[in-house]
Amino acid sequence: MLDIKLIRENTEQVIELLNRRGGDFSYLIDLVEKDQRRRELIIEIEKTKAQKNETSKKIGLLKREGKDVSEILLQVETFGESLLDNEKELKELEEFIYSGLLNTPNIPNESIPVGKNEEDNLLLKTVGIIPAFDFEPLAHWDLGTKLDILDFERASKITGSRFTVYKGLGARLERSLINFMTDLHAHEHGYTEIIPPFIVNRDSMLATGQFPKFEEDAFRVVDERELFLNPTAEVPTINMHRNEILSGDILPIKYTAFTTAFRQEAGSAGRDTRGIIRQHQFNKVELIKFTKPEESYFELDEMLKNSERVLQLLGLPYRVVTLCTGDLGFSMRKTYDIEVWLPSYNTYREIGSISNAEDYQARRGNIKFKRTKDAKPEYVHTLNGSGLAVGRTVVAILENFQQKDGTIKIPDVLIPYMRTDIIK
RNA sequence: GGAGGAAUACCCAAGUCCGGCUGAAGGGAUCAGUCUUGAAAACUGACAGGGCGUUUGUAGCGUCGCGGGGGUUCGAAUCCCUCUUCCUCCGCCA
Repeated sequence: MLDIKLIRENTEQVIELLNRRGGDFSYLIDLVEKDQRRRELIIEIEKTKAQKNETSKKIGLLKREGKDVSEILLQVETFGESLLDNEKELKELEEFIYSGLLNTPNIPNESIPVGKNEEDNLLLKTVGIIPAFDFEPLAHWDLGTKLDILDFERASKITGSRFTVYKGLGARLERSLINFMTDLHAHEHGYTEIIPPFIVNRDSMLATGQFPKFEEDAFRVVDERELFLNPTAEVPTINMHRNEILSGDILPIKYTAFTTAFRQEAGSAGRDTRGIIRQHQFNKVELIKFTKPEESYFELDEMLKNSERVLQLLGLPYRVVTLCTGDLGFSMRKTYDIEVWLPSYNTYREIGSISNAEDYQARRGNIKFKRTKDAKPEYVHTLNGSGLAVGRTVVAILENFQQKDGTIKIPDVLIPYMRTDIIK
């Protein structure tokens, strides 16, 4: 959520920066005007309340002395009416402003490229060598089926489309990657392991920015409570500290969380229908940080390195791009995407995304810190990154490390987890 | 699933039946000071925070604040409704 004070004081500039995402954010002018009226009302209401409080106190004192209060009681009734009307108007204004703010995305960082879509993303670097096959490489869905490690047909019998059964060494590869990634971040990169709940409530979805705008992307649990399947570990893990004031000396907090993520993929009906690139359910190892404002961009770059390390150790070719304003996620000010080379697509595909939300989620979730015991609380900055998407890593390994005979060579770092150096 | 109990400031805890100088007793912890070569102990003092509004102001003032939300009342920690969480016992279950 953006700070209404910031919008109030820099209306033009905020609108201009937001417009870089595409769309028209001039409605913020109306929001600022409503905010003006809101503050006028607060002054009036609080004046009346102060009067009322004082009179009530007086009644208490007089009653204690056994004096007659009927006259003063009549007098106090007149406060009521104007208060009721004003409070009703104030509530409506506040709801309007709050809803407006909840539906307004984060301001893009001024340094990131202005652009319409992924074509305008800025290439930062390309790492590794694209494999040259002396045979016709197969797509992972063919490899998976031939090796009997991915079963799409049975998954659709069990549930429906966009689900997969992992079987045998396929299942083990998935599980090996989860452990390998988590071990790497926990032991070598200094993150604390987390396994959060995979079901979250509405407030959590609201704090990280999935709701209210992207409710259709979530799986809802049919229940009298309003609960949703976790769409990304960012949601439960950032929300661990919702409504908390953290002590400054424990920052930055670094978590690596394993979750299974569930997404409707509502807007992607016809896309990536084959294979496991785009599933309703997939596993992810995520990196989450809570930092002081002045440290967040340093920590963002560190996080990118931590994510890249996974691909480097696995020996997968990838590239890193800075997302342009048009491709930037709703809650984020700056995002790097890591894209891995996929032979079947003959291109790089997103395998991870590392973002700084600055204080946007912290403000929605009321997550603060104090520099010292007596200091005024300030909002933390929240960061999250993939460390990485496990399913897509499986795809990358199958496709990049396939051999002429249809077997898959296992990267050295995974052999201890896999207990084999080949899938055949 | 059934039957009970609880939620008060950093922690513990009184107040809630019978609404009014309770914007919240008391204790612990913490911080500052006295004493001491230094420390401990003892003693003295400070200790509700956070949001919002006003304001040049981390000053002052106002407002809200006793798990969350709503209501009754001139006035609510205290009465009513509702939700959440935790605890005890029974049942079921990995």
